[in-house]
Amino acid sequence: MNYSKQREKILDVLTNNPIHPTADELLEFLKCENSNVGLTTLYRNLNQMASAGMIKKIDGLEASAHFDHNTFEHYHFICKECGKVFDIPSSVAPSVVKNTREATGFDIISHDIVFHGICSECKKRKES
Amino acid sequence: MNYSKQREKILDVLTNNPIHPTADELLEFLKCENSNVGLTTLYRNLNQMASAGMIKKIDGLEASAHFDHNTFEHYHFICKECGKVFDIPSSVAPSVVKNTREATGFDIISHDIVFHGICSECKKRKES
DNA sequence: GCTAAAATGACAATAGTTATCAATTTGGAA
DNA sequence: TTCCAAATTGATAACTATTGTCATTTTAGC
Repeated sequence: MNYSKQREKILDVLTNNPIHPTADELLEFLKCENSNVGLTTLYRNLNQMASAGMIKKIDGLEASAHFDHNTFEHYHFICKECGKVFDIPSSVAPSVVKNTREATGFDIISHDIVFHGICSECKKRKES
Repeated sequence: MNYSKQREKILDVLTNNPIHPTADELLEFLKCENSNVGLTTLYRNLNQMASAGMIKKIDGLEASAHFDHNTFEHYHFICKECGKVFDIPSSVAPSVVKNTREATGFDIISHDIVFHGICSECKKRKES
């Protein structure tokens, strides 16, 4: 990855902003500092830096929302290979809400956990 | 909420499909059963049923991705009032990956936890 | 300085979803 | 049963977030 003025500026603004901005918000911040960056460039750099592990992209699910008739508390696992969504029992994270409430003092209304990885089927298929 | 043929069909298809379909996939399933439902109607009903608690919408984050320069493992809290995103230390869910791996046998590459609720600031503001 | 690889950014395109609105359906009251 | 208001439908247009295209510019090693 070569150096670029724009990328440096983007990382700079991101580092000095505690509010986890969206791409749109970042664009605004950059404008305010008179360092305009093209929209395409911004997205390209964010994705590059995210896959290089320099920053983190917070976006639980990829593209579109999934719907589930099971309203009982549980979590989800998305297979990177086949894209299938699996249910995960809520017992895997027993006191997560209580712990978070105690750590922050926030009112927690709901929470979601999304795991990404490789499911058993796909693991088998890759081994053979 | 009044009765409607379409809503009944949508819930029916959703209930008999273990794969957590997207809206698009649902539309296909409905077509296969010769019960065509307009795209708008589908989305309207999914959102209605989700906010009535009849089904669950799996979509960690609302609209757009947020970016975070902090790549240390941690989770996020989104305030329903002000929309701000807060960091939550990963210690609130200590053994979630281990537990999930043991419960499923899946390879887990990454996971995200997103909490929704009301932050301290907004709680105060609402009380006064 | 020269050159190949990398990066930029204006523009067009895509995907998922929501808004608009006239026509239809539903459910309760007369 | 008939009437009416409220709820629902669905075709279409619109919107938002994001990615693809591609000619131009910048970077970095020789």
